[in-house]
Amino acid sequence: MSKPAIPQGTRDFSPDVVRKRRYILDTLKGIFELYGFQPLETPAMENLTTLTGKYGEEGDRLIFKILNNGLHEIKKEEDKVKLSAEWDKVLSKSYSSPVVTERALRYDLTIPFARYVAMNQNDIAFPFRRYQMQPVWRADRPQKGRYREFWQCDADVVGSTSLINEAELLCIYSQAFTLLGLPVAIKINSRKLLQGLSEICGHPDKMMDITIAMDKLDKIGWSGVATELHNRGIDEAGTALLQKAIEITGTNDEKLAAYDTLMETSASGKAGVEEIRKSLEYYTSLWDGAGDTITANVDISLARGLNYYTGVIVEVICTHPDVKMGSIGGGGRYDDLTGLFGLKGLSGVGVSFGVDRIYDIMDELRLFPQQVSVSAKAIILNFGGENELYALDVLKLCRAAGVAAEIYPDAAKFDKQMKYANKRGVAYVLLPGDEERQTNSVSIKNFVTGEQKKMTIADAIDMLRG
RNA sequence: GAGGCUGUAGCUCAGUAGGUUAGAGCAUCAGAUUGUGGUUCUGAGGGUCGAGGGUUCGAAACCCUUCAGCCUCCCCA
Repeated sequence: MSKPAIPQGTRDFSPDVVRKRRYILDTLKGIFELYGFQPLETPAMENLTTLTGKYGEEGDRLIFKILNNGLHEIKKEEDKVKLSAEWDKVLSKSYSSPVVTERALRYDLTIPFARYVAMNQNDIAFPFRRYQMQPVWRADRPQKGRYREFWQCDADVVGSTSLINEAELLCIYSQAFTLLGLPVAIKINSRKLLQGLSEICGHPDKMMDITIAMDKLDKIGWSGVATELHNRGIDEAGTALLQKAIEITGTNDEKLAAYDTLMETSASGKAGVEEIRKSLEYYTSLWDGAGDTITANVDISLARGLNYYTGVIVEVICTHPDVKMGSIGGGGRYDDLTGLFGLKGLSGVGVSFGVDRIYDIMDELRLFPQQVSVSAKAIILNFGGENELYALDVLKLCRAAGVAAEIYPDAAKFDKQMKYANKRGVAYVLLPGDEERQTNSVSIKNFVTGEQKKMTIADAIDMLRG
């Protein structure tokens, strides 16, 4: 008999954890709805062909593939031979064979959303604003803050190129993290600006290399980035230019002005600067954030991994000094996402919340409100015999009055029932025994103060509601 | 894909110059205490020491293999 266990990188969520996670999810849902976004849910699994090639080479390797079974019966002898031949290759992750696997677990929420939009384009009123909160799966190696099953909460708008959308999403981030009480910084950049950077330093084809290297600035410093750039084939003149760009400091406006000058010869770069400027302008108008702990900073070293972004990109990190955690949210604009599914010319922009990381941080910093953890308000003790039926009457009245209550189902020893109530952390214990039953009353004990009183059932229920 | 650390009771962990019957705390159950919880005291149950092989008179400990978990890099949320 093997020890009970769950798969690597997955977790059980105990009652208290579920309540806290729901607090985050409910907060986000409320904001999404407030901003006019509509809910969407898609299947846990997608056709493998829907997912492959959308997340880059690395991403493809991390897709959890589902074995063909249930629906398939291999009849032809030649297919059986092929199956065993393909098996090992499929396990290597970088190869797929429809004989072995045709479906896969959802890797993110954006691609399934794009697929949905392409499939339902005739019924959707554009611009379409949707939010989605569901688990996703990645065959990654788990480590701190990284799981193989985790939740994403996405909000996207498709069918509009207006930068007001970018600003709205920045507001959503600001409002969400203000409500949750997390101090964060939103980094904002543009793929066009990064493209411009690669152009002016003479390597227009190396945008990804430059971006990946620059993204490590926080971790390895400029000297590390310079080494990385050299290894990726960027010459010294180009590196010097990048250093100049990275060392630009000041307010967002000052930085953008400096970038604009720097991008004089790059139309793409100039367009990038302008879209960041405009997005921030809308954001400032829309977000009333006086005194909050949210900052939005232009950051030219921000990369974002997914290769479908084409415009503004954003990332959120927690700025609390005790928190060592990667990004807790990110997003950006993708000009032609649905084009991959045959619907051309539809631009989208979206953001994602990393709920699991947000949970980890909030738990560490004890940011969950106390009342999130409470369960049933009262436990009714069971004295057996006639008192048992009397207890059920009391229970019925509690619930009818909207008071969450439960009865101890067995007429166990008093001591045992009290200990159970204590462990459950209820606010009150009701004691309907002989004495109470005969006077049509109930004793109610406040489990925090220890104070106990006998009163009518109606009075007790009033106390529980107050 | 590369590297590091750790596997002993349900949980957290002690336990090496190899030596009778492998320990503690917490948790569980019972009792002190049959209508008063949190505190305390007493007692009980629970372990093929991750698995397989080797060295040895003797292995939880030393060696090899393997599996699992955690962490770092890569990449990402």
